Amino acid sequence: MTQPLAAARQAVPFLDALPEAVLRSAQTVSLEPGALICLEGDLCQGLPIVVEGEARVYRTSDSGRALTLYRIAPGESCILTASCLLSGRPFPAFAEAETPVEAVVLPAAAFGRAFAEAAPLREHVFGLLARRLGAVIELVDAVAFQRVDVRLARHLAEHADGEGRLARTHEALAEALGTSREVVSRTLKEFERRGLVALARGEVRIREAAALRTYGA
Amino acid sequence: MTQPLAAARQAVPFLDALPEAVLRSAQTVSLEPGALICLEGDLCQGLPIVVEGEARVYRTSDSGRALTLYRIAPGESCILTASCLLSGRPFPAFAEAETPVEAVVLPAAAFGRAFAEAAPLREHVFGLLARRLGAVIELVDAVAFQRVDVRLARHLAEHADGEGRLARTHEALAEALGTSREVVSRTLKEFERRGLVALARGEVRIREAAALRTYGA
DNA sequence: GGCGGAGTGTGACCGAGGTCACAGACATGC
DNA sequence: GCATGTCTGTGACCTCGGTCACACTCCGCC
Repeated sequence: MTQPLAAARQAVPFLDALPEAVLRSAQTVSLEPGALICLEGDLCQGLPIVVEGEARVYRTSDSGRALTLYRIAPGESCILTASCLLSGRPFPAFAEAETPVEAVVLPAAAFGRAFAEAAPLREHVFGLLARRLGAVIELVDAVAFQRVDVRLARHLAEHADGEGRLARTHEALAEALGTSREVVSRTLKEFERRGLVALARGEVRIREAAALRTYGA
Repeated sequence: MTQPLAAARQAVPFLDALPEAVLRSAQTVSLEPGALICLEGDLCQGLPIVVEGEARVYRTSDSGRALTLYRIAPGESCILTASCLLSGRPFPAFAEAETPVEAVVLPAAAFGRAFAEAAPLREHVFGLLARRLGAVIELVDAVAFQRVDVRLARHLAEHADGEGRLARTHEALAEALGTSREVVSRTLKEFERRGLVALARGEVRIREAAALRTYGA
């Protein structure tokens, strides 16, 4: 337990500022891609802080569609969980690992104590909460006012790696945007016809990043 | 200045816990309905805390539609402003008074100091931030997955006063939901045909609150 | 090699809801 | 009264995007 914790302290600086007793109660966990971290309606048992890998938080509709609210990067925690812990509400979404994830979990009681005592933890939580609110507001705007082709174009431009590649299936892109697979396939094909992207099985390659970023504007 | 401040302290208990110097720098302001509190892109100058009246925070599309993100009730502050102050970002929406509003404004510098020193202020800000995030997540879900008739029905049920009245024009309802006036008029008329509401100029009266709340479910 | 599952491409269809264009109804002030 | 502005009702129309139904392709595996 102390071995992975040491690694975690590298990735998550504010852990060092926590009281020793809190740190001792922390657990580390490893998750496979697709593993669920929190379920809608859960009463959270502890605060997970991602050390490595990436997770996403999403909502689902009863017709089976899904929509990603935001992603959790290394060094970030599941801020919705923190807010649930402090307010006693059930978790209002789903959180799942997208890649293999290593995380540190502070048990609820320890988190409560640490939150009262350690200013760096409060700053982390507060800052993250503020950023998430901003991100979700942008998402509301996109869902309410923007067409899916525009949203898809931006999504591609934002999530491509250094070489302009994006290893996602159309299905996965549809879940990120809250639409259906067919709509994504249609739209991507149209992008390809216009020379903006190149398509391969399980992969999108960006040809005109700038055009995608400003698509529809 | 001290007179209205005294009243404010009644309505906003955590003010009492602030350092004396911070309180002295606070201003009180009165706003007419429709007055804009913050504009999109603003660099906020201070944190407004609503003492009386109600304000709404909304986004607009370039085609002129609007969508309410949430409302600010007495005792609450414009949490987006707090987050902008602490992060230095521009305000990402519009905030305007819906009724006449009395507010206390903590200048940015005083807010920064008070936030570091006064635990009750931190708790207020943190709790409000967490609730707003939850509310906006519900909004994303509604906009992405629910039909406007369902959203309108719930909106009516939630916002009616004790006698089941709601003094709003169809235009105002459209702005709350992010749709157009015609769609609201059509849908309300359909509700009236089904006996769920009674319509009058500038007013909706609820006849079947329960049916509206569970509409479409 | 053949099978099966995952991923993709596409046409057909349709419903929700956004937009336009009016026509009335109501309210207010002159 | 009349005039003017605000609010509401409604039909016509069209577009976006969700759904259904398939066919086809790629890949790994037995």
